[in-house]
Amino acid sequence: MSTGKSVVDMQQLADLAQVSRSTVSRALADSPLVNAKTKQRIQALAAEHNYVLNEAARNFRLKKTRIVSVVLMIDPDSEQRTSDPFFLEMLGSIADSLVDAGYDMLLSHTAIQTAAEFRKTRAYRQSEGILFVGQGKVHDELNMLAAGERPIVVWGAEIDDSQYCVIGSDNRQGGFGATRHLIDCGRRSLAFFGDRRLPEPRLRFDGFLRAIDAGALNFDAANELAVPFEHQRAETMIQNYLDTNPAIDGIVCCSDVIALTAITQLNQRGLRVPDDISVTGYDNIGIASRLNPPLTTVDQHIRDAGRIMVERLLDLIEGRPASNHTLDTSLVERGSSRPS
Amino acid sequence: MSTGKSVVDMQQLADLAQVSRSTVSRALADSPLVNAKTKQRIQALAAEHNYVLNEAARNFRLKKTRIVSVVLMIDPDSEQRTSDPFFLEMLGSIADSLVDAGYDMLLSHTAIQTAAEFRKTRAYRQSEGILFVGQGKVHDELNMLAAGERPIVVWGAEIDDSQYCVIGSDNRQGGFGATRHLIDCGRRSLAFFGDRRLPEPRLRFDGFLRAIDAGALNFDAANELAVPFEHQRAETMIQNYLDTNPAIDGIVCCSDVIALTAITQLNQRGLRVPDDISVTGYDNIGIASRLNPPLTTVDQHIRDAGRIMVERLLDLIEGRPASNHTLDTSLVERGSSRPS
DNA sequence: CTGAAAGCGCTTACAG
DNA sequence: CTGAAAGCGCTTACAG
Repeated sequence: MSTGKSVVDMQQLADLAQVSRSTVSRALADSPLVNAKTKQRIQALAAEHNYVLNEAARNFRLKKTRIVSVVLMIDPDSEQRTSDPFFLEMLGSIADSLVDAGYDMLLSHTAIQTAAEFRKTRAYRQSEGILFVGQGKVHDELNMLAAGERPIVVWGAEIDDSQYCVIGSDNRQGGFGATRHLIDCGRRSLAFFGDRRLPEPRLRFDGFLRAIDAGALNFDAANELAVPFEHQRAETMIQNYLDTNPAIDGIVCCSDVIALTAITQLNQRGLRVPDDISVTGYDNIGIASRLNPPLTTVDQHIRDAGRIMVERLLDLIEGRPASNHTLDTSLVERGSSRPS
Repeated sequence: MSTGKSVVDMQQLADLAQVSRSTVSRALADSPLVNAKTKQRIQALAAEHNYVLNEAARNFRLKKTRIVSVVLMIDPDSEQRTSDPFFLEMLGSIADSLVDAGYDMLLSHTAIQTAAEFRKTRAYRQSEGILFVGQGKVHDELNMLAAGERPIVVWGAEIDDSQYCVIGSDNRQGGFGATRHLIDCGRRSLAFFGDRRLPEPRLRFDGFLRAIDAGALNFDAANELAVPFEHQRAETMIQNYLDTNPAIDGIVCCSDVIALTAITQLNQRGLRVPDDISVTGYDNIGIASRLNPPLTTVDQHIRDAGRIMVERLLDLIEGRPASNHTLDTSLVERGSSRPS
């Protein structure tokens, strides 16, 4: 049948149809300008000859790309780059939504340094908009970037002076819910594992403290541990902390991976979860339900999140306004929190 | 400073430098044709005016894209699309390697149906080459595709009549190693969890049987379970199987996710891993070491795999030959296999 | 060493 | 309803 090679270009189609390129172009775009019969004839001819429009040429001509860039804001210090399950699942969701919308995704995890530098990258120039997954420590640069001509949407925490569209889950609510749940489980001496220098953990810690207050408990600042999301350093830090034999009976963690690491370290010290210590995670990554014990965690509804980010960005690209959006979190109670 | 908008195009740069566009183009490409001083002057001017070459125009002119498409061959029946940790980690590795090589990645998980259809997609037309992660059940279509003008590299199992470049790990070795390890651990009644209708599990099963033979053991065909990679169906199938109270003391699984599911189901039936039953996984996904118990598994060296796939594809794109490559697997012994 | 010219494959304002 | 023409921003064979 076909050679696979697109032998046909628009000019050749025009020759075959005995019309001009203009008419072919219009016919294929289903323009009302062109006569119905002519249109049909051309479309039939195109199908017959297996014509495929050269999108690169079209996009070049129209100065469009139909490409959205996705930037994973991964801590540049960490070695493994794109391997955090949360990022990867978010990526999957974004990819699915973009495909559904007929956009392609350009993936990049160049750690963004400055807005000016980023504007020179292909991720910026070749795309119609950019999705940032995470704010990292470059909130100000994102603000500058948002002032440019290319729309951006950011996954993260609402920060007071945000000039950009932020989508995020309700981190305060998430932190509060996990903490209150542990208190409901009878826990009284809680620890918080997460780095409050980052926007989202900061809000979760806020919620944590509120729940502590609401429960009329005390919180010993020594039990706040600035655990990073990156696994290797997280593990070391948790080990060192547990070696001090802290008097705790519950841990609120800022990611499922942190919770998992904590549980493993606790087990290695002969402490059982949840009977000796309760642990909650954050994110509800795909395998959270299949861990041993299954993880009680705060669901960030990652798939919804990706979809909403894409929707908002397409709104901006097409000139519609886009407001921030905060997704509700839900606490998913599984086996790691309530002692038997 | 800069407005962020690229005010300058090549013509304007030419006007500023009082030379022709031709010369500017050559100067920026560092062509030896152009006078060294002129070149410097133009390059300085370009920097000063924050000129950035319009890559879309350049690529269009050169009929190149600097884009590589990645197609995840995900079972179209499954609901969650891009969420398998193995796929996602492979994706991360590929993305990293492509970025290093100055290529962008176009992600797509349109389940490929036929080569002819695929040739019409953007993933095909807009890219300089395609990476398929997995062969799915479309080996023949991949063969047809490989006959076309666009280079492809496929992650999977070497199949006799492969016309395409295949990168994969040594599945027979992997299956053999995991099985022999369980036998070394004193296990005598083994089960195999994986769908032999797929190329890779088929080879792993091969290795499994060889190890059984080498150990002079018997294998009851009832203990081969065609567990799919998709989690939901996998879980159901494993539940049904375990409900029959099979007389087994070890399970060789075709993925870490399958192993994890098996362990959880075993635990729910009061069976302890590894004391009652030993379990091995496959892939060595990032969190395999942090599961409870930590998973004994076959490392497929995913990061090397992604890097090698990219290398081979770039070879093909640049006209160099590319041979198949089989990565050695390594058995990583952790807590899920050897009874105490 | 440099420039004028052609052309990559399309779309669309303009004229008819 | 249709076509001739211009042009998107580059690169390079050709001529000088």
